Amino acid sequence: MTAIEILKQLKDKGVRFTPQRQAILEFLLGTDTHPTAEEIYHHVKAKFPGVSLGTIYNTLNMLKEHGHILELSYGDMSSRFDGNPSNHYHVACTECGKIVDFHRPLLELEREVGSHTGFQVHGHRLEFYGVCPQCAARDIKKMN
Amino acid sequence: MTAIEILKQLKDKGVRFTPQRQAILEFLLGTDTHPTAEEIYHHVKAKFPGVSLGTIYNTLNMLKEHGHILELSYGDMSSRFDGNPSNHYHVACTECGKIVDFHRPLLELEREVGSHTGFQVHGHRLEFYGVCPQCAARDIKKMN
DNA sequence: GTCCTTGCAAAACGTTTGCAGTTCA
DNA sequence: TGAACTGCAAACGTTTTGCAAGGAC
Repeated sequence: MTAIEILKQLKDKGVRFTPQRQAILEFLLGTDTHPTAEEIYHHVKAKFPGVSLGTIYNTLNMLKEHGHILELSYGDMSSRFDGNPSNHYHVACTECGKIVDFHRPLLELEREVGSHTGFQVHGHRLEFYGVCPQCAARDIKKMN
Repeated sequence: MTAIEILKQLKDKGVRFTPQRQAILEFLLGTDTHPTAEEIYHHVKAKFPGVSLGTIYNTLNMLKEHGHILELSYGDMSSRFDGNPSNHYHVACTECGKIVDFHRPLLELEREVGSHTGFQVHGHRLEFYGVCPQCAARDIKKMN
């Protein structure tokens, strides 16, 4: 689904179509780099110099609530956003914060978790932590 | 392992034994509620009225670095800490933030992920999201 | 015309840091 | 004794909020 299609669909829910929102969503849909709010801000600013970080966060939260994007948050780094909330998991570098996708059929554990805990389970998150090839190479160089 | 045993073991690494650290670690080991730093702070304050939040964070970060506790972080909520970093996963309530344990053998996907992405994978995290029985009951009551 | 959204600034939040004084080994 | 730790307060970075002006429908 394109950014315009998603935003038109959101109109029924009282969400207005604005060029800033279009730019934010188009950027998110067109990249697989899992950008931070700050990175989205800088990118959108190129097209809309007056845009503010507040608007970025407003839009991201709105899109997140409607299930069109995913927020990936870690303890000491800022959140990253993923415009493709579909069948994949994440591998995060604990040194530079980069996140890459790992495609794999989604785990079918949710029903089992629900029956064991009494929760109404409506999602899960699976992430792997490690050191990316670039950071590993940099670390080796530092040692010499 | 008890709090005292863990702290004695850390002495070899130059970590000093202090009563504040003992209180923090004993509380974490003795609960399965996955408290926030703030909750730990209030609890330890009952025994050590002069303790500061900074000390709580200092100790938690030290214990985390040595692998004795786990930090569980989410987008819009503060981190929660888990004193039992062993074979289990988590189920988090998206309404009240409560986290309960789900015991299950750890997934054996890390090697596969490493060979697909080039990362040196050294850990993973699997969490389920849903509504806990208490929040579900409250929601139903609200509707009537 | 209505009311949602924007941009800006200030505030809030959880967490970290700097420092002077204290405590552990 | 000396390095590590504490408590306090100030600072930090990310995210949210309040509000007047602007724009979508």
